[in-house]
Amino acid sequence: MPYNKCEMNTNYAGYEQTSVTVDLVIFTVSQDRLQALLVRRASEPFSGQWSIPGGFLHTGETLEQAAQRVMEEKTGVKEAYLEQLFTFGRPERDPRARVITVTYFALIPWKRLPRPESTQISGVDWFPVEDAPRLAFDHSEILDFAVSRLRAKAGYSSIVYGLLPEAFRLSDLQKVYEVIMNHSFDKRNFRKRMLASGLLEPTGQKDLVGAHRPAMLYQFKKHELVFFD
Amino acid sequence: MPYNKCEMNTNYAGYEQTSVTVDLVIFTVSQDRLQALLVRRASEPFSGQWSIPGGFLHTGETLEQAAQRVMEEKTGVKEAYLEQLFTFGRPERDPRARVITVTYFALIPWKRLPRPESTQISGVDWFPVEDAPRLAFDHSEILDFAVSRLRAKAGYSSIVYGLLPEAFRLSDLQKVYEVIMNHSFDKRNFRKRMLASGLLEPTGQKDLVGAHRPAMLYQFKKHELVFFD
DNA sequence: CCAAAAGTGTTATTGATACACCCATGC
DNA sequence: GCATGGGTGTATCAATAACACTTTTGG
Repeated sequence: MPYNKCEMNTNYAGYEQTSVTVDLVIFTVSQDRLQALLVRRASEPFSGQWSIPGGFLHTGETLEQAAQRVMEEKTGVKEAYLEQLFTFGRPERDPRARVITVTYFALIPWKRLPRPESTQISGVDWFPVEDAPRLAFDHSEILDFAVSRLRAKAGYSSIVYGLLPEAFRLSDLQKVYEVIMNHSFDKRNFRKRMLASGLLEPTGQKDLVGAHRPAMLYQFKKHELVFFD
Repeated sequence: MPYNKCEMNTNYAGYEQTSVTVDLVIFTVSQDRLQALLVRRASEPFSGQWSIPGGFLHTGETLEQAAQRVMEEKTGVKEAYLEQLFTFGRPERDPRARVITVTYFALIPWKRLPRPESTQISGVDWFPVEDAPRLAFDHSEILDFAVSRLRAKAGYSSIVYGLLPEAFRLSDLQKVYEVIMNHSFDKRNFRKRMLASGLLEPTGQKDLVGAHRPAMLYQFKKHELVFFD
């Protein structure tokens, strides 16, 4: 892929021009696994390989807007928890040119994904993070980084809220924690801690599916949620 | 400042070309205050205003190398704790062109700064973070962001270690925590916790300055230090 | 002997962990 | 009536917080 010398040259200050991309690790929890959305590359380089979704930063667009745009293109979801993850810029990370990528991670509750199984824009699929294939560019490194950030933050912030729908059972909440932290918790202690945190309130509704006692449904008190650095 | 149209144009994919800078918030603790290094801008835009140190990313250089280069240029210190902070990219953040900046923060023990008072490369100075002047570009926002990240991390990681010299007294360590967290601690409980953490070991040396009982000097067990996301 | 900072233990409170049985529903 | 997940309390242990006096040195 040849490019115009001018394009790959220097900026007004005499330094290298670089391209900027925004790449996303989009998480959801389904089937008791932490899953990430991957896309199959249609063009060179790494044509045919899986990668995380992303794209070039457009003119006049903020980094966050670019991330939101990519998220919506690939998932159909407009609003979700979105956090800047890290910026990767090794000179050889893209064989074509100097490209630095600002990465974000997004959390989407499985239930909010429009027809997740059927829609399937071809070449887009969810993978349990432990079984992800080898990815294009340095995307495997980015995915690993996102997973460990998510694990760390689940321990000291309210971040898992991004993975749950409006109303949920305490057992759903516990399952999400267990899947992310890869560790199981005592049911009584877990419920005690969650209710004591003051971040939850009962919706008054009950979940009636299944041949067993219906579960109380809860929601988050939105104004109480704090995430940290 | 006019620039060549070609330079401000698009990359191989047809999207906007951007310049990438690396900017640093360099912290130290001195005179019982958390201080940041600022530089007075010599050229437009914002000529004459204070800003945080930074510069364009050079060809073939990693982001981390660029950050280290800027740190060394401004402080003379080569090795220090350096952590990527955040990437800022609002389209209007630089009036000249589209510039996104990858920011880092650095921690340098006051004692490791070469002749901090005298060297004073002109136009470079330390400011207590609470008394910093209004800064060029969005640098005030970046400084605030760095301060709050540092405060948060001091609470759950070993990060303050970056602000202490090889050997230090427990009272030095306590002072650094107090300055960063802006909160004072009980001496006995503080010492108990620090010694119980297992991260410190006595050097066997004593600090003999001052007309009072000499203090035991401690150092960090380097291999025990963990920082997080 | 005075000033200045170093060093040291006990008690009370709080939060975390371990642990097992009954309840409400659908079929 | 049985299978399925929902829901509950207590005792122990560990971590944290509050609190004041003696020691060592230089001048």
